[in-house]
Amino acid sequence: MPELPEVETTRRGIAPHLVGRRIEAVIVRQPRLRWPVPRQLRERLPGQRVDAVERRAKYLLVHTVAGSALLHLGMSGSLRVLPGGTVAGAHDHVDWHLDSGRILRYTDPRRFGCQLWQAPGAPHKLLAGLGPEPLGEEFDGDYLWRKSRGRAAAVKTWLMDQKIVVGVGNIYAAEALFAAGIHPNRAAGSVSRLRYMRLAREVKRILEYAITRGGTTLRDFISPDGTPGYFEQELFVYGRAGQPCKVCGTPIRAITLGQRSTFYCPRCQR
DNA sequence: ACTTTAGCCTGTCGGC
DNA sequence: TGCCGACAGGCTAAAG
Repeated sequence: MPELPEVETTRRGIAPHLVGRRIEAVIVRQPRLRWPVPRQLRERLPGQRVDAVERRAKYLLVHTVAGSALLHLGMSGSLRVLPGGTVAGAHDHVDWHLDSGRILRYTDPRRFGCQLWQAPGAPHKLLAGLGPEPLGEEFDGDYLWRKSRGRAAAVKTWLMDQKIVVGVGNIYAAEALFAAGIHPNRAAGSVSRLRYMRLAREVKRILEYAITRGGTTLRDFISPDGTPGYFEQELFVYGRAGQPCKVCGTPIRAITLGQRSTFYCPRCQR
C-alpha cells in the first residue's frame, strides 16, 4: 500500500516521538506477519533508547546501540503514536511502549508488512540489492537511460522494480509516466534519453510534492497522528478510468501490466 | 541470467 | 439483503 511518500510521512510523524525515548516493552499480539516477528525484536529492543529513525526505500529503520528494528508497511500497514492504554483492535498487531507513556502501534489488516531485526553493522539481506533512492543524486535521467538499454519489459513495470529505483509503486509510477508523456506499455529499452531525463525529473517532483501533502490516502493510509494524506485530489490518472484527462479531456484508460492495474491517457502518453 | 507467476492476508465494493 | 468474485498502495521465492 504505502509508497515512498506515505512511508516518509510516517517516518516524520513517528521520529519526534521516538528519538531519545526508551522502549520499555514490545507487545506482539500477532507474530505472523509477512515474516514471523523474530525473537530478537522482543528480547533486545526493550530497554533500548532510540538513536534515529531512518527510511531506506519503503523500509523504516529504528536504530538503537543494540541493533535496529526494520519495519515495512506492506499494502495495508500503518504506524500511529497513541496515548498509553488505548484499546487495541483486531488488526493492531504490535505495540511498543515508550517511556513517554505513549504507544507506537503497528496496524496491518492484510499482514503483508513486517517487523524484523537487524544486528549492528550487519545490514539486513532485504536491503541488499536495492536500487538508488529516487530523491538522491545518483538517480537521474542518464541513470534510467543507461539501465534500460536492451530491456523489453514495459517501462511502468520496470520503473516499479525496486532494483532499478526504490519507492515508486503503482500510483506514483502511473502519475510520473503521465507527467513525462510516456505510454506505460512502451518497452523500457525503447524510451529515449530525453524522455528519461523528463521522467526522472517528474518522479522527483511528484514524490516531493506528495510528501508535502502528507501522502495519498485511498483506503486505509493514515499518518501517525491519525490524519489522512491529501495527495489523492492531485492524481491525474490513477483510479480515473473513463474520466476525462485533466489536460486534454480524452477518457483515461485502464489496462493491466504485470498483474497491476495501470491508468494512462492515450493522447498525452506515447 | 533473466522474466513471469503464485502466494501471502483481510476488507470492500459492484453485480446479480 | 446476501452471496460471490474481483480487486486493493508490495514484495519474495519459486517456477519457467
